[in-house]
Amino acid sequence: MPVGLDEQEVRALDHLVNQRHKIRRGEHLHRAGLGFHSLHVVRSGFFKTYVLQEDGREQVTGFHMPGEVLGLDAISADTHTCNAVALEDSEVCEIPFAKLEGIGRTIPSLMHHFHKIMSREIVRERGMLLLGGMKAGERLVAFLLNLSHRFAKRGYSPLDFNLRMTREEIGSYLGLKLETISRAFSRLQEDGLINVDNKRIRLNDIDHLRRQYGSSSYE
Amino acid sequence: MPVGLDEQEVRALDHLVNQRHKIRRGEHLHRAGLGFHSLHVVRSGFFKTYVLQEDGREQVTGFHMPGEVLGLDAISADTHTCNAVALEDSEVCEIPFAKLEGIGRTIPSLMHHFHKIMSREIVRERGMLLLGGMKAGERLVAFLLNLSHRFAKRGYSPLDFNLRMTREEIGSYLGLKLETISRAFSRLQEDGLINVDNKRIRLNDIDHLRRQYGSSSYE
DNA sequence: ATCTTGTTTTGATTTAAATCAAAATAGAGC
DNA sequence: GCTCTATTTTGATTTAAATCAAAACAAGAT
Repeated sequence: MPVGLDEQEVRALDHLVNQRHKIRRGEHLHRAGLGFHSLHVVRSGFFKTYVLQEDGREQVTGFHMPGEVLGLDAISADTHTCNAVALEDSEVCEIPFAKLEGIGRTIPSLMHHFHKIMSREIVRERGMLLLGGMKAGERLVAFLLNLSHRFAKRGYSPLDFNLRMTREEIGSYLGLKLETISRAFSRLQEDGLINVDNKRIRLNDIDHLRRQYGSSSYE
Repeated sequence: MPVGLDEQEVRALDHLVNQRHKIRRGEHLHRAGLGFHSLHVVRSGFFKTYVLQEDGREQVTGFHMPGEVLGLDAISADTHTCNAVALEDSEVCEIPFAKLEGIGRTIPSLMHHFHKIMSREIVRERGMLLLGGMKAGERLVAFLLNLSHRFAKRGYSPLDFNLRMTREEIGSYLGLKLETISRAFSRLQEDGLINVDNKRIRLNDIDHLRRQYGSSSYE
């Protein structure tokens, strides 16, 4: 679902700016309401974005892995609209936005590429809407297939991976309760489609998963 | 939820391009899978965007009123990712995207403004995620408050308006069935919070609605 | 005006997920 | 290693929404 860059794109942006920051597990990259100056590309690690609702509930809005861009939502009002926290020790690359716009003016292809990244983020967010009609198990499968696809794009195994987030965070993201997520995992394992060992997930029959639950909302 | 432009912004874009098209009720502005060349700004009327899922179900992804931009999702892959159909006789203003990028290079503020519009669209889409934890009545109120806010921004009454879409389309957008929407309307009317006469809606106590159901996800 | 079709409302019932509750397990810190 | 805490699993029950069904209503066509 999140926006990604291929190796070449990442390298191009490294030329734009290569100031890196280490963010330790549990630390925030930015918080909702604070001023916006820079986008960040995840270079290593794993992030979660979320908003706090009036009632104090935490609503997870996304998970972000290496190559993906954080902060695109903040351009709108020069203010971050969500919190971003590292789910494991991570590194990000900072891209001052004003600088990006400046350099983009002289490198049309860079600017165009940036527009594609923003547009991809719109498509990604829209993908969540498509979960609207699905039931719990289907949503979870769509989520796992999406993670799988993104891991594959980054050279990790698409069939065997570790979840960095809790059941509760998955539930928040998918609009379900943690118990429902846990039951859906158990059900998928009973059916032999996946193996679950706490946070370690193995997809036993990804084609079956794709066919049964639709190939919707990749990218 | 959708992206909007104020009068001044609309005028600026009119200078960029003022080629207009009439789209009659029921006609499509674009279809998923077809090539992308231009953004469109709604000048009058009302649009619905939707995608068709594998099983043939129609998933509504947005409603769009004058001042709002259509096509931002298509930049990503030079292909439209959704269908856009007029829910009433409408007019749009066409903005060839290559032209926008070209002119944007010489007018940094225009480019920056465009980035804000794209970012606003990301925030809008994200707003839908926040509905995840809400129940039917709350979702419907959030939807009505959002419409109200957008009507107000365009000089129409925020308290008294006509819905252009069916209960089924609202349901699709909010992830609920049409009967549930109908019942939620009836319930809100029983509680005296709104008046419903088929498609005509009057908000009797907008402050109460805002307080009770959260001011979330405007814009 | 009447017929037809599509939309909306309301009721009865079923179903999926939330909630309540408690045990099992994993992980972090000491 | 052990303890303490957070997370996960599973079960029993309740609840909100989906589904099934039918009537009421509105809008468009003839």
